[in-house]
Amino acid sequence: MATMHDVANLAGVSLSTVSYALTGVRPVSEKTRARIQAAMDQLGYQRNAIARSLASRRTHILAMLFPAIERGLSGTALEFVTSAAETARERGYHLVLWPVNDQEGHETRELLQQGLADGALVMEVRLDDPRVALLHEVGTPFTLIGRTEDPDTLHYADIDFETTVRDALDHLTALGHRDIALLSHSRASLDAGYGPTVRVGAAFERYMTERGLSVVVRHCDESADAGRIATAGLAASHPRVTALMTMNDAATFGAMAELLERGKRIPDDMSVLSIVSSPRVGALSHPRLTTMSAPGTELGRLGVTSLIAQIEGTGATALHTLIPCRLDVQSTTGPARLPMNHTP
Amino acid sequence: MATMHDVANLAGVSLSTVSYALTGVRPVSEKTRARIQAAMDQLGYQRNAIARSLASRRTHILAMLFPAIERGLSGTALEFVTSAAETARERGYHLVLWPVNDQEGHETRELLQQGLADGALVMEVRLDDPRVALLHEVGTPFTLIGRTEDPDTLHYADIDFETTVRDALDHLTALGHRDIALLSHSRASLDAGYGPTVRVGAAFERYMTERGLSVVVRHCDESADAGRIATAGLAASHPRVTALMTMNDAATFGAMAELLERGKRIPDDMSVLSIVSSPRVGALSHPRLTTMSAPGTELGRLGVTSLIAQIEGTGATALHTLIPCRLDVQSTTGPARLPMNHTP
DNA sequence: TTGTATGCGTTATCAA
DNA sequence: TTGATAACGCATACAA
Repeated sequence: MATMHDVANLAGVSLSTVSYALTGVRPVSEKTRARIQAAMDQLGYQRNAIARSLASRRTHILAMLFPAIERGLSGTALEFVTSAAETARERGYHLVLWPVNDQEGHETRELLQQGLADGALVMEVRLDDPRVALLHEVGTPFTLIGRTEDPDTLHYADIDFETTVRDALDHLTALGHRDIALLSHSRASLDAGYGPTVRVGAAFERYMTERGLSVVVRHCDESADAGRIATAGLAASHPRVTALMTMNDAATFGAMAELLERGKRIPDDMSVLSIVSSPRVGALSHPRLTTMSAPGTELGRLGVTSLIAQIEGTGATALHTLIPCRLDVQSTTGPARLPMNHTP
Repeated sequence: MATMHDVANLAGVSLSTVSYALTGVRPVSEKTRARIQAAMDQLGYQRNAIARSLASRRTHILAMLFPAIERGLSGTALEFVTSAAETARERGYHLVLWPVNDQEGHETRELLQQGLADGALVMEVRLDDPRVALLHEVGTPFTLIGRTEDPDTLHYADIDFETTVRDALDHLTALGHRDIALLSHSRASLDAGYGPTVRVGAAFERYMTERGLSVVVRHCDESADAGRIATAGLAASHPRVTALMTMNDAATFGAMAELLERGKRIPDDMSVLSIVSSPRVGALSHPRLTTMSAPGTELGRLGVTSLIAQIEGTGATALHTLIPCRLDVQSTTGPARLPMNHTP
């Protein structure tokens, strides 16, 4: 590969002039700029990214920290990753994947201290995530995808779970539903302080209470079977429930299967609304699932934008961004059955 | 951050001795090695990745080339990416994502020539993929995830579609099915030379013909609706079909919905076997889908291993790897209905 | 077994 | 407007 040295020789200028023509931090006359451009074209010159990084102390590499999560990353995670990588590309950055989940953060610290990345995107954030302290200590700029318990001083992009739940309940109550149950992620995820589980649970409780409605919540693992079992339990303990708000794709499909098997019609006997999901998943079900789709693409874009803003010191971007899920009404939500229907 | 210089000073040795202690390419006495180690511990020293790359002319960075595909990457793509990133990590490499799909390869070439990556993993390979020539020209080692038409001289890891189709047909014919239809990806993907579509189609035709069975193939877009329409058409044109072999998750769910709506029982009236899928997707359906799962995790691991072997010149690894999908029998495949059942 | 010195390909400082 | 030249932090050939 041709180097800057070669370009300088061919163009008959000094090496530094070539550099300045490239970076633009110093004026270069139109004439010499043209000569340099011609030399670069002729040689097919490309700046060496590594040498550039070493000299400028900026790698233009962003690291994505994601704990290799046991339940596997969700479908929207792929959208998120793709979107983040694309945004980085457009802005002249590279996205590297760091699938580390060391409890003590040893490996994460080592990676950070090698100076490969200019900043980090933190995924699967828990309410008391220890990586925040680590990143502060190492001095690496970062943006959370998610939020800790008290994230006021941090940069983050997250789903607006409060608005999402409110919109979901608005949709259901407008259809006449008053007995609504929440089918959520596992209890383990709740105990671990997993943001979505905690925040959706809290918002559900708050909004239902505000409307004078009773709060019914079921946690279950990410599997269709777990969803079936939870639904069966719900049918026994709360027979008056007419709508299910779910946040657990696999369990949602299991729940619908169980309902159908019990002779329930969807949505006539039971409405199902799946939040933090996606129309693509919704399209797999029959009848087609009404969903509220996670803004994976937007979060990827915003997270990278926020991170680059920190790195480059352009403080124009908002520190905090919250985006609600978008409602996509399909065929699993409908008017609540009339009260006379469920008297014996 | 502490540099090697600092470590050398603190340990009272020369800079190069520290370097050799780290790389191990030159013997270092136990005594000085211990002193160096102590100094490194005290300073919390980490080698600077960029400086190392510049001096050694090896970045330990692998690039993953994936065209931002219109239909979106499949669910197993996420498994693949995660697995590749993890394998890279374990081996001391980093995986960067390059979501580029420029027809002429200009952007890809620029990226490659910047010298950021030691090698490339090529995804979404088409039969006549132009990136192969590009990579050869630039001189970047690469491994295909997929295969071109004539990949004998190339390194690749791919799904063994031939074996997959054979195993699928073995399963179905063992159940007595003889009228089997293939529901595949879109015709557009076939025309574009998309490997899975082409190879599965060819294998299906070959094996069915070998068994003296008629070849029925339907292509449809990646949507449940498209699957429904295709299934409806199939019911009209080929009413004797008793088994559907599908390779198109969304369409498969649509097909099953259509069948149920037409009063068909699964698997009593129609068996459904979804290949190049995953048990996780299969678990979403009711009844639970019999699948053949794509070896995403294995391909990610093998692809990275093969690439690193090329980069490091350890030719021990196989040039070519083909892994068939694994059959996971669930509830949508069963004995073919008896012939007497479909006489009027 | 260890030390010295050069180079990797840029950026950026200091002069002119 | 341009040219030397010193970092950047490490790997490695050459000496000792």
